[in-house]
Amino acid sequence: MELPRIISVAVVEDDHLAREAIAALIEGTEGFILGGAFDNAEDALRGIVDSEPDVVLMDIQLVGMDGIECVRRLKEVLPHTDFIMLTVLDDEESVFRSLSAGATGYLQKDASPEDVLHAIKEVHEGGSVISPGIARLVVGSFRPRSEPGLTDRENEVLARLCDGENYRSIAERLFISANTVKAHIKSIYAKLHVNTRAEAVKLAMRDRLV
Amino acid sequence: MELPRIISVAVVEDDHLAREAIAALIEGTEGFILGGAFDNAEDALRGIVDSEPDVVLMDIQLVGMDGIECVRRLKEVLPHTDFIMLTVLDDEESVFRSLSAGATGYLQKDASPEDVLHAIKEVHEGGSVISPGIARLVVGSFRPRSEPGLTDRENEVLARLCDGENYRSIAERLFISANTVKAHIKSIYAKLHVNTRAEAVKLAMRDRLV
DNA sequence: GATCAAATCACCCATATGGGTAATGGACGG
DNA sequence: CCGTCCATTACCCATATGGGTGATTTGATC
Repeated sequence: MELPRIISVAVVEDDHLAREAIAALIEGTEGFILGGAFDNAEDALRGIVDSEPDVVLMDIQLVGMDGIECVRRLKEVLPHTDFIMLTVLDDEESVFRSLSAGATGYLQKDASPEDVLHAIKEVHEGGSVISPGIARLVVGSFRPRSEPGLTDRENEVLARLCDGENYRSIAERLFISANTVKAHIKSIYAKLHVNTRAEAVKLAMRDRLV
Repeated sequence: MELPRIISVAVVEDDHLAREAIAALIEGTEGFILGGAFDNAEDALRGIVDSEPDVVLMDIQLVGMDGIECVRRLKEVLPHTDFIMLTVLDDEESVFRSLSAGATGYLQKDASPEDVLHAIKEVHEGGSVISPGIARLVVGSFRPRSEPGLTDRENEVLARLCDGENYRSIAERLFISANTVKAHIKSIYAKLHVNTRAEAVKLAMRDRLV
């Protein structure tokens, strides 16, 4: 079924010991080959574009350009290369910026060598691996925020609002008068503490009310 | 450090064999106790509210109410209970609806018994476990969509638009005339293929343009 | 039976918005 | 040097929007 292909892995890590440890792990494991090891983002940008590894293990905290920006730039040039962040950082900011930049994996530094090798394999096979603690942040971002207590009817109207429909259009769709739609919208604005459509839509999207 | 606590696990699964297999796995493993096994969502709603297990393994495809809706309702009553979807479904719809409903884990049915036990532990310790293929969908949702080619100035205006500011307010903030703001907005609408603020904000939020 | 929230509808009014058209100057590349 | 894109500004006009106020009906709750 699966051809056992050799996976080329590059490492970007400013800590000498950590970098050497990972490099040794890659080189010492069958099925993996080291496709470069860098201690800063600038060198990595040049080297990785040339060597085109299958997977890149990237630290975030680097001197100069950080690992997230490095991923963002490399991903533009090498869209088929997979990036796994390997970092001590576990704040929302770092996690979401990394994923936005194009990382497909996110491992905390306490991951075992086996975890790292397993993550590389999974990512290379089209999957994604995220440390449990980090994954909790990610799935948490899908939960609706506070319920603003909109009624069913108001939610219907809000949904139509997000589609850019005007009073008349919403009225026709819900078989009520435009004045009623207006009344619902006024009520929605009061509950969401906004006073324009744009703000209402922004909140609805951010808090996944629709 | 860690007190080895017994984890109570409930199972909701309509397939008899699968349910019994999981129940046997839970009962036969030290550190776990079976907190209920149900073959439909309606019985599960009643039983799980009473037994208050630590973790619930939930199938999605059930006769009657589906597992996602079941999670949504249970999570409201039992916010501290963790839910892991255990399903063959791997479409975006199922995944995102599940996470929105309050699932903290999502395993595909081909997960090994060890995977399941490991996921239960991780989730119970405050983490989250998602099968690699599913996780790829999730992280993919954080990537910016296509760049609509907005100019820098247009992006500035779009950002202000998302904050619900009007022509005058944006004009003052950017030190330009309201007419110019209007011109930028017209250009933004053309590029995004929309013709109202609401739609523009919706797109900007959905595609993370801001 | 009284109370209350939700849904429905109406009217007035000032302002905001979207669409159309046109023009100017600067920057940049061919 | 010319074409093009961008940022800038202006004006007209029909319609949409937001805010204020008030009213009726219905179903649920007490």
